[in-house]
Amino acid sequence: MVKKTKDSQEPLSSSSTKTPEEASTRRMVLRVRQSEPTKRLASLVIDEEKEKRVVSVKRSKTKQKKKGAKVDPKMPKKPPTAFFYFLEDFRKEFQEQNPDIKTMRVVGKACGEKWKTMSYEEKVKYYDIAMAKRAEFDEAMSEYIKRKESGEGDETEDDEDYDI
DNA sequence: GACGTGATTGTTCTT
DNA sequence: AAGAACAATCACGTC
Repeated sequence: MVKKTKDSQEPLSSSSTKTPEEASTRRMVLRVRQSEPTKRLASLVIDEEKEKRVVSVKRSKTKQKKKGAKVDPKMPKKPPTAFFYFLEDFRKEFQEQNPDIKTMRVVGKACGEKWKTMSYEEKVKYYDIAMAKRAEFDEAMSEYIKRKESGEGDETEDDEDYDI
């Protein structure tokens, strides 16, 4: 039932193009763009990141949860990956089927297991979302850096309320 | 009362 | 090339 017909192998030659290979190519483009801005950002953030990483060394057991993230609230955070989007959807369904299970640990475990069993096509849609998000993230990052260069001194202390 | 922990995989960056 | 780090979520534990 893998139905690994040619459809799976080379179906996207026409439109979607979500195969890992093509994804890699696309990644390259993003990487190039990020390389430029990241370089500059790296110089600025290197110090802060270094400290954070050093402190995060404890990641042996707990890798997430670093308190220093609030240093730059304007800095775009890494967008969730395809798996996370799937997790979000999976979590809802999982809760419905297993209302007793509330801990995310169980859900995450079950989700991970299912994720591996999922077919590429099924994951493709999630990958697509993740890619779009990353593109947006890249743009946001560029703008963020630009703003940083333009006016490092935040002139607006208060958060800019994008109130309509 | 508040924060951190834990678990999952994916993407990105760093060295 | 390979590893390290971090992304979201949410109940529970600890202080």
